[in-house]
Amino acid sequence: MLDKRYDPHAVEEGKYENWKNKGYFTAGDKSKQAFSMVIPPPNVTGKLHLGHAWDTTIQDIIIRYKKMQGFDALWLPGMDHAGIATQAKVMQRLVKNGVDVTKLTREEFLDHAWSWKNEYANNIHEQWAKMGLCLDYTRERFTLDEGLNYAVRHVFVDLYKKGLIYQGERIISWDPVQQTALSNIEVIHQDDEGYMYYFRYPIVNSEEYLIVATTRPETMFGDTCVCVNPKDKRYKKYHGQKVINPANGEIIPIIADEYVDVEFGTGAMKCTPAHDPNDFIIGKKYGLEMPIIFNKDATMNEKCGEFVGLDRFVCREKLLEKIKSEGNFIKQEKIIHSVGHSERNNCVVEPMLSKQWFVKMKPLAEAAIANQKTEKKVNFVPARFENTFLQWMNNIEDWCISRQLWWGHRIPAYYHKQTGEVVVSMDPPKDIENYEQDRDVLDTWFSSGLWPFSTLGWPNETADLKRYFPTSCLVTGYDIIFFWVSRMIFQSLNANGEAPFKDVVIHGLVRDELGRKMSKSLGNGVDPIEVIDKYGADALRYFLTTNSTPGQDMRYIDDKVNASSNYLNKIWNSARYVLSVLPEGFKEEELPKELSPLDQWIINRLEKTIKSVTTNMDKYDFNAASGHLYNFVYDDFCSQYLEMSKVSLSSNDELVRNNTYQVLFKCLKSIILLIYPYTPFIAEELYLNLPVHKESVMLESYPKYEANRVHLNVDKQVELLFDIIRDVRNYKIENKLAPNAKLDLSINLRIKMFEGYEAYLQRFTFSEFKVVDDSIVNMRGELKIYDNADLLIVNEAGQGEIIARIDKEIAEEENEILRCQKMLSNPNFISKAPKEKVALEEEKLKQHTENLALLKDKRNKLL
RNA sequence: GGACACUUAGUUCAGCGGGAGAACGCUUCCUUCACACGGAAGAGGUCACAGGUUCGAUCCCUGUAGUGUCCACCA
Repeated sequence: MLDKRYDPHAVEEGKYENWKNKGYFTAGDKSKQAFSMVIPPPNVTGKLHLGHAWDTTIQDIIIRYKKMQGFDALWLPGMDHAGIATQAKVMQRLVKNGVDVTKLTREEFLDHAWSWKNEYANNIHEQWAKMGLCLDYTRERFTLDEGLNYAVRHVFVDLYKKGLIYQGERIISWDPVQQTALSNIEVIHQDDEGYMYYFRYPIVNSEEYLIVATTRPETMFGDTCVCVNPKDKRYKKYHGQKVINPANGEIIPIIADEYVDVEFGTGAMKCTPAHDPNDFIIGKKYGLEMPIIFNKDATMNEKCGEFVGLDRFVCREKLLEKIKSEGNFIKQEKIIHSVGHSERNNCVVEPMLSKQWFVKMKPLAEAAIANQKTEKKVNFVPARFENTFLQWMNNIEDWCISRQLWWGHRIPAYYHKQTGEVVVSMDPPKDIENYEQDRDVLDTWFSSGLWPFSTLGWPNETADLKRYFPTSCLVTGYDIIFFWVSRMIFQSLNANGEAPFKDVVIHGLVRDELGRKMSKSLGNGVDPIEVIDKYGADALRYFLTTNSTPGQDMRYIDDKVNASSNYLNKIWNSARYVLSVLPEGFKEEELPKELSPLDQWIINRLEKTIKSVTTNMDKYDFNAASGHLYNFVYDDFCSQYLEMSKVSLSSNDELVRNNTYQVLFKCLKSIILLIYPYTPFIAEELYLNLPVHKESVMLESYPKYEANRVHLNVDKQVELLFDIIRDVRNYKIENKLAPNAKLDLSINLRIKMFEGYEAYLQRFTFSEFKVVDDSIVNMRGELKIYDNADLLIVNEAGQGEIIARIDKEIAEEENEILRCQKMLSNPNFISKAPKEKVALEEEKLKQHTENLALLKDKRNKLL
């Protein structure tokens, strides 16, 4: 016997370990059709947050649903080494523990990093278990493990041989804290307050000067020219002349180039080729020198005279003082401008000329774009995210993939110590003693981009790769479409000639109750484990997956998790009721053909529910799917059928009772199976309490819609019953009568009601019914008119009161009639609207007209 | 500058070419034998604004305003 109250902790206890030990999570049944999905590997940098909980619950629902539908469904787990983020955290911890990190060797550091990884992997495993995720741990991978490293080297060499990876000196974004290059998308541009400084650049051998504006005066040490637009009349006379750089006194040329915007600033632009991407282009065009003026930590280097060794921002202030003292300072204006910050540590990144490895993106992007025009395209859900992807692909720049870190896949390039020759190969050259391997590692996203196939054993043609690749589906947030989704797509197209997955399901972000992004600085983050401790994993899972529209952000609202928990309690208690009434030795049977209308009605509702739930599950619309089930549970099953069954079960007819048992069981079992992918723990608990069950709900099949189980022509009879009961209850409330007050009721049926319906009416109205013929309007009392019946509540109320109520109903009917007439009297409506719609309106008009006549008749008789 | 969302009940959000929905909150009544973490009944909305398409627009199109996000640029 179930407890009176659903207790999530008692329910969830031990179930996960049991499932895992029984091997239910392990894929590999070759007799079934394959379905596969890889988890977006979480970073081994910390705890999982609500966003992870959301993302993984969606996937868990999909996998459990597919397993139940008879697929060999693989959900492959794993984690990401997260290069910069992890290295930064490990370093922080080492510093905190008093380790002198400057003396650390690469190998020593990596030892620390691996032990960090193992700690955090444990945390993540525990969280996955609490969430109840159906992950196949026998196939778990890590982005830095040996097999994946093999895949990474293979891809690197392949792209290099195809000319799609090259080494080049270009302007990259430099993170001076981590002291590594970053790719464009690892730089977050945010609006910061700053100043625009205006300086005088004196013209050589002249009293005149140019006014040049800059936001970064410290870069003036790297200026190699000043540019003006050749069409700019103000500066025509200076073409070919030279100016003095007020920072260091160097003489630099004035160059006329179309690139300069006449309207912007003063129309004269300082050009620093080594520290600005646009200036770099000009520098190349005119063969200018490209002096680098920063050290790796963004302090000033030896090119900066007396400022050498100063931090860039300190240098800025000191340099200003100097220029001011020399009279070359004009003014400064406060401005808001966009400044690049490192995604990982928020420091201001410095554009810097540097030799790095790049992926040539054009050909790869073109292939990805072309693939979207074929049948083998990636199906984005919702579809609009395909635009996001294509737009990025269409405007893509080359991808800087080298990182000056230790924690990552080391670049398989070897430099000959004498000749400097570069060898790129899977394995080190045979005479390795003559070579030195590139010290850099690859961008984390390089290995993540291979995840859907590297995890299955690629490039070896393993059984798993053949069976599970391409994967069926990928679930992730819109925030990493660029970082990850697009890279997986072009990497896979290059490596495999096909996309890595068929569907990409994109969700939004979890925000706080006020709609703000959850962040450490605001301290508004919610720990999923705390929510689980309060409400249980099932309630959290249900909340997360049923309170948002696909692709849209959601808010975490504690009350809604509570509401989810209440819903589960409702299911729990309805199960408790069903289990308590089922007789000893109950056996599940095929539903008999001869069911009562009530039974037929609820089966109709159930079938309809199964159909709409399945349709929406297949569209990954879990909010809609669960909504249909919710309505069935509350409105159809609990409020109506379950209450009605109390009458059925008191019947003397054994057949009626037995059928009711079967129908109750059928409904309950279906509810358990339909809710199961969302809330596996409570579903398992209830399932195992059924008198007939398998070893686990995980071995069950998903309910299937069957049109031939739908019964025609019963819904009207049953719904009439419900309408009458509701109106009688209403009447009592309006008249301040006790809910169980006995009324004198007369009913005139225009359809044949099913046998025994009176018992149900009596039970829920606490009143006897007198069945009469159509003379009902002659009787004293209040008349309710339905499509298929009239109900008279016989009472002693004053005539005025009754007439007032009838007038209200007359007004309502007249309104409806007007609405119908308005439509039907429109010739355009008759000729252009669909025939069914016209017929429907005509039918309604007829019905309302009849009702109106009855009401008027009744009113006249009362006068 | 470009793109994409969003604007519907007090709040959070669904929805839809043909009579406006849910949850929470609110009001009234009810401890009757699944559940008071409950039940029964109810109040509450010119569906942002303006045009257009249509027999008919909350829904489709265009524009406006506001909100949010992303991309690009910024000497």
